[in-house]
Amino acid sequence: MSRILSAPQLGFFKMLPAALQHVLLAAATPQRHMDGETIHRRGDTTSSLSVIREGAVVVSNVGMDGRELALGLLHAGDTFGEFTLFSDMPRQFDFVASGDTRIDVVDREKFDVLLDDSPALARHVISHLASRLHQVVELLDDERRLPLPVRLAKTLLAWPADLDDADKLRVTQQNLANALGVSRVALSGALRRLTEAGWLTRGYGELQLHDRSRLEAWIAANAQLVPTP
Amino acid sequence: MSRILSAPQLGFFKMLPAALQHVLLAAATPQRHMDGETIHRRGDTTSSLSVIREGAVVVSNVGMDGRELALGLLHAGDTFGEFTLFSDMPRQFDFVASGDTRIDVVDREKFDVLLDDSPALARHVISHLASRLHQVVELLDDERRLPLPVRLAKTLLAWPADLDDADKLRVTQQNLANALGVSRVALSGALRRLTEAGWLTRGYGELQLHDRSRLEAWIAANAQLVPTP
DNA sequence: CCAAGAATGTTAATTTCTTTACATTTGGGC
DNA sequence: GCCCAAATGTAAAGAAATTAACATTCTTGG
Repeated sequence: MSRILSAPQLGFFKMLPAALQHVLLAAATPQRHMDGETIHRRGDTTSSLSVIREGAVVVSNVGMDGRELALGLLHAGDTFGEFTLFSDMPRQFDFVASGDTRIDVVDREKFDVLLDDSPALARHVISHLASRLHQVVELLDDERRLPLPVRLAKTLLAWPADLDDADKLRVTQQNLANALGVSRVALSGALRRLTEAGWLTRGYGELQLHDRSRLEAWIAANAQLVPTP
Repeated sequence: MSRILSAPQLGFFKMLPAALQHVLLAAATPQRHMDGETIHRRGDTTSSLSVIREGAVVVSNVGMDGRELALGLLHAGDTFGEFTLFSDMPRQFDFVASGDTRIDVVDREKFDVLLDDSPALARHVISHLASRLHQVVELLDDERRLPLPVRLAKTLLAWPADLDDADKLRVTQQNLANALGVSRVALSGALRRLTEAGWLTRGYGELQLHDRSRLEAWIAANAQLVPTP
């Protein structure tokens, strides 16, 4: 999704000072993956950071019951796996190449060396982790207290937009439903309500937002008092 | 709650090497708070790490609608606020003293100095943040895919136990309901089901677990396939 | 152009949780 | 010991989501 995993404004690599970017890439090993190839599987205990150079990576979480949750799509410049570098936890998601993909991979040992040499990198890692943590805790909070249409609106505002139209979102309802952890029926209903309220127009595989800033205000107004007593 | 905020096994301060503990405390300023006094309020932008020396701190999240969520209780040796040191995000919870409480407070500037001087501290911070992040992402995942009784069982196993009996949990159903983000009625029902299944005995303000290891196995068996198809 | 797959729209039955309400049990303070 | 607040047990109505099913619309590959 994206709300969890790909937060463009928080991209680990993009936010690095150029000098550190170069240092990091110098320690990396390039890899290629064909369309549909699994790069990491949930439960893997490998530790490595990957920077996407070309192509895209689908992030998903397929339970043993076959249902897919928390889907996301990462693009060139995005990174994944950074969390495995710092703790011995297994990978939490499946990462699958979408299209032919080139990534640069930094393994744990190499990264550790860099970390020892560069306090600035350590600082960066810390603030990145802290931001992400803050974000996920907020998300968890939202999940518990906000009604679905509001959560949906928040997700839409955070969704990566089309290149030529900032308010056109290329996403299927099924993907959105996965991202929010609800059924497609529930999502469809919430989308209908937002449409009837005039916030967006539904298309085939895309959504057109009408007024981002007013929608933000609407969310803020609805994010506090749950009903209107 | 504790699933979010107080993870005893991951305590930031407790896990620090003794030498670093002393360095940290040397930089700290002691504070006293009376019972019921608010130490930090949600939305505060102050940055500081606090180590509890004596007493306890209630962590809560009171929405403007008055409902209280994600409640937790921290004890001596626990820390809070560590996340505010590393990002400019506001505090996410309310912290209120429970009983007369003494805490040692390290503000951001002092901590930054320590961080520059000690790569080991930076390492520790990074792995603490990464673990916590991993934990919260798992929690979010659980929240979406696991039925309430299973989530409840997981929460119970992670709950801090009584001092003299590792399987006696001192917690009210209301607190558990807050921790899981459900109503007390729903929680009561889930507890009844676990009781009928023989996993625990309900008491007044306490719960007695019967067999931790078998319960863990039961959770693992139920955490994958949601129904039985 | 048109067939097939993909995506959306919608309905109905069911389940789960919430809200509200009230009764009962427990334990501590006076 | 008794009273009262706190905690638990439970019931009923309603809201919201799920599952399952089916119809319709859109896109695209041949």
